[in-house]
Order: sequence, then structure tokens, then C-alpha cells
Amino acid sequence: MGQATVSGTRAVDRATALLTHIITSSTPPQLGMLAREFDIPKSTTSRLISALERQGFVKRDRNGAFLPGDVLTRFAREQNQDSVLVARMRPILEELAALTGETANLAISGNGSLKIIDQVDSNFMLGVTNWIDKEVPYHCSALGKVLLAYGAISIQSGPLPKLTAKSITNRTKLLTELESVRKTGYAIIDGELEDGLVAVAAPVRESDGRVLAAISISGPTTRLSIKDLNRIGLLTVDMINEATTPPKNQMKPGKAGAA
Amino acid sequence: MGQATVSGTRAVDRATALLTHIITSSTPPQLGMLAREFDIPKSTTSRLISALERQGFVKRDRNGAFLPGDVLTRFAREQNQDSVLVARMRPILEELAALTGETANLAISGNGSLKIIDQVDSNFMLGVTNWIDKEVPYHCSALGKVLLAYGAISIQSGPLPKLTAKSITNRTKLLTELESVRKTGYAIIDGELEDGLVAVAAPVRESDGRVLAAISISGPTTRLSIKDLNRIGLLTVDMINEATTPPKNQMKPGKAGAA
DNA sequence: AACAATCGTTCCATATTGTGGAACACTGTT
DNA sequence: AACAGTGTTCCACAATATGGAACGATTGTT
Repeated sequence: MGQATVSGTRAVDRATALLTHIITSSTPPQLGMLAREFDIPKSTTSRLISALERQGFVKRDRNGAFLPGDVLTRFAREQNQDSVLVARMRPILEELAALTGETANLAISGNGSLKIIDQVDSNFMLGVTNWIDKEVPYHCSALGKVLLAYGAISIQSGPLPKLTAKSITNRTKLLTELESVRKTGYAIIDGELEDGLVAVAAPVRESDGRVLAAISISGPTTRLSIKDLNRIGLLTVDMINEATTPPKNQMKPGKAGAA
Repeated sequence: MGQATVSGTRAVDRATALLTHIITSSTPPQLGMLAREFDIPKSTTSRLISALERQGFVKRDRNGAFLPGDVLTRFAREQNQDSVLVARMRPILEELAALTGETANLAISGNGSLKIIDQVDSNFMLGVTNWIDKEVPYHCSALGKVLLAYGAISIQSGPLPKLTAKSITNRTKLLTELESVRKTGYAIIDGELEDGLVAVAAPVRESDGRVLAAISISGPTTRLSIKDLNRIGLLTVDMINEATTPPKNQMKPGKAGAA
């Protein structure tokens, strides 16, 4: 205990440690328990938590036990709305659509079938129509293959609908397909959802690596060759990585975040 | 500026103020901006935020601008899972089921129809079967009426399916029904979903007052009179309030949370 | 290229600020 | 009634946070 942290910020360090414990513990802790567990005198613990409470980071239930405060619950609510993801990914969709001229889509896993939550349209007259809110099966869309491949959703039971002659309807075949998606990092469909329709999709990851969405580019076979699709696939992966990976201290290194 | 807060906790007060700003602002602020806006010297701001960063409450994007850290995003993810609501409401469902002997359900608004996410079963042989994951229309269930009445979901377009002779299929009639739900604080159905099935439901509120779920008790007409339902309705409302309303400092008042 | 303007981090003497033991207030139990 | 359990407040003390200045790094301007 009492690990002297590098620089002088004891109060904040202690307060955040307490806060972390409060918001992660399943059962609301009490002041005494916290004081003992962190080896901080009751008086100090009380003052620190009062500060957190005053700022809305912590509140108390009727027994005086501590719960995450309104600032945090509000944050949680707003954070998990589709709109946040849409806003964050919009620039990528637009850039991809601009570069390829084709339609870009953003999808998350829905209930049973995937849910397309944003779209930037193609420049061409012949192109993909509006897909937002349409429900598309997982196994024969590029978006769906990505979400399946990275475990954002698990393969549903029951038969796999055969939408076109090229649709994958064999479960074993689907599994090897998903394996190859993981290997290349993106998924392709070629006429499996609709005749003459091709698409590529790449995963969007949370900072902890979990895949929570996918971005696709789709258009008619007549404009997009398989070679094009592979090129766009790699490009998309890069662009998403670019936009998703945050850290990269470019300032003088320093020891800011030492342990 | 420099409002002397009641007690001595400047560092924590400042740090939390910065953190609040960071997690609420739509565009990631930089250190300089924060320092200026809060009138805290750059050096101090840097130290405070470094502490927050070290604890995972804040991270930086590639430009050094500040974003909510992993501790917070993880919290947000976990917080918004149905399981949290289920865990929080379980005790109530169990107590209600024990008191009434009938089946208790917990539902949230789903896509198009409501989503039942938990159930505690009746003691009787004749009772409500498992409803979890079943999709039930809004306008002819007690749960649905509650969610509609308090704006957790808006009335869908299209005709209202007539499931039984008693189902409400007239929009105007539905609206006056919802009005009366708001007045009494709970909703009742009497054979509108299925012949011989009655139910009461009451709203579950977020701490900001928003209704996000509903709890119901349902059983056969043969065991539950309308009078019973009203009694249970009031009881349910009370129990939810009891469990939902957190503050109530029972210790010596003190000035802990002064402004 | 050299210069000015920002940006963020580190240093260090200073005293402001946080600290923690002890006393206190309140509940519920033995 | 005394006790073990909460959590809050008080207060003297010095440890800790403070902020001006110096520094390094990056960007944009002349």
C-alpha cells in the first residue's frame, strides 16, 4: 500500500481509486469498507467521497452505500446510443463513398438480423437503395459475415435462407468462410444477397478490441471487380484503424502515465 | 471564479470539474482550453489530468485532445445492458410474486413490440407461461400501455391488431386509456391480450424521471378481480418507488453535499 | 530558413491545502 | 444500558498541491 505515485496528486489518485471501486463493484460499498480496503482514514475517505458526491460522480442509496452518480449514468446512457457510433463513423463513410463512388453503410448486430444504422449514398444512378432500418440476414451480407466472424453475434440456429444461387447455405462452408474473413481482416460477398450485387465490409472495434459494428461498401458487379473489392477492403480496414486507434503521444515523451 | 468550496478538497474538485467537462463536451477539448476555461494554471491542469489519465478516467486521441477513458467507457457498456436492469429489479419481482402468488414480469421497449426481459413464475399450476423474449404488442398489454403512456415508446403507425374481442383498436380510445394510466399511475388489461388473462403494470423510472421499463403482475381472471388488480397496482407502484428512490440521508444531517 | 506562436511537461520554493487522530452524533443489537 | 456499528466534523500540523518560469516540440508565418 501507500505506493508513492510519481508526482504529487495524492488526493486525486485516492479519489479516483475510490470512484473506480464504486462503479465497478456489483454491490454498493459503504464508506467504512472503502476506508479499510484502501487503507485511508475514515475522515479522509469521507471528505474525498463527499467531494465526488458534490460533483455528481457518486450518490448514496437509502442505506448510505455508494452508487455511480448522475454524471456517470447520464454519460452511460448517451454513450450507448447508436447516434454516437453514427457520429463517430460518419467521416469514414463519407470519405469511403467519395473515394470509391459507391454506397457506404454502417451496421451493428440487431435482434436476429443485422441493423443498418447509417448510409452515405453512391454518386451513380444505378446503385444500392436505402438500406437503413432494413433487416439483412447475417450469412449472406458482407456486414453480417464480419459481425459473425468477430463474435459480435453468434450464428443463429435454423436453416440458412438461400437468397440467390450463390448464397452460402451450408453451415460448415460458412464457418470456413468466417475463418478466412478473420485471416484477411475483411469480408466480401459476390452475388450472395442479390444477383449482381457485391460488397466488402470491415470491422469497427471498441478500444478494448471487441468488434461492435461493421462498415461496408457495396455496388453493382458491373463496376466493382473482385480485385477492386480487395483493394477497397484493405483501404477500409486502414481507414477504420486510423480513426479508431487514439493514443500516440507525439509530444515529448515525458513520464505522464507511469505506473 | 475560485468559489471557495466548503471543505478542503480543491484538487479533487478541480479534477472532477475537468473530467465532467471532458465527458460531456461533444468535441474533445485540449489541455490549454481547459486550463483557460477553468482558470487553472497549465501546470496544475496538466498534473491533474495526468492523474486522471493514469487511473484510466481519461485518454488522449492522436492530437492530445481528451476523451473519456476506458474505465468510463467500460462502465457505460456494462451499465446499459439489460442484465443490469434485471439484477436491479429482481428483488421486486420476487417480492411481488411472493405476495400475490402470480407471475411477475419485467419489460423494456423493444423494436416495434415490447421486450420482456425477466420473469418470476406463479405458484399455481394454471398461470402465465414463459414470456421472456416473446414479443407482445404494446396496445393490448399492461406493460405496453405503461411504456406508451410515459413516452418510453411512441405509438406505431398502422392498424392496431385486434387480438381478442376486448382489444382496443381505436386510436382515440387508446389515447384516453393512456391518459387514465398516467392519472392512476398504473395500467390494467382485462382480456385484451388473451381471453381470461388479466394484468397490472407500473412504470420503472430512471433517476432523472424518464420511464425506461415496466413491471407487471398477470394471471387468470378466475383468481384476480379488478379490485385485486387495483390493489396490486398501487402496491407495485409503491414497491418500485421504494426501491428506486435512493437519497434519504438518515445519518446526522451534516453539510456533506453543500453547493 | 529563421521566427513567432502554441502546445504540454517538468522543475522547485512556497504556503495553501489536504491530512488523520480524536471527539461526536446517530442506529441497531446484545 | 452499554456496546459495536455506522459516517461526519474539528483542528493543529506538515505534507502535498500549487503556479510561475524555463524547456522541448510542433505548427504556421514572414
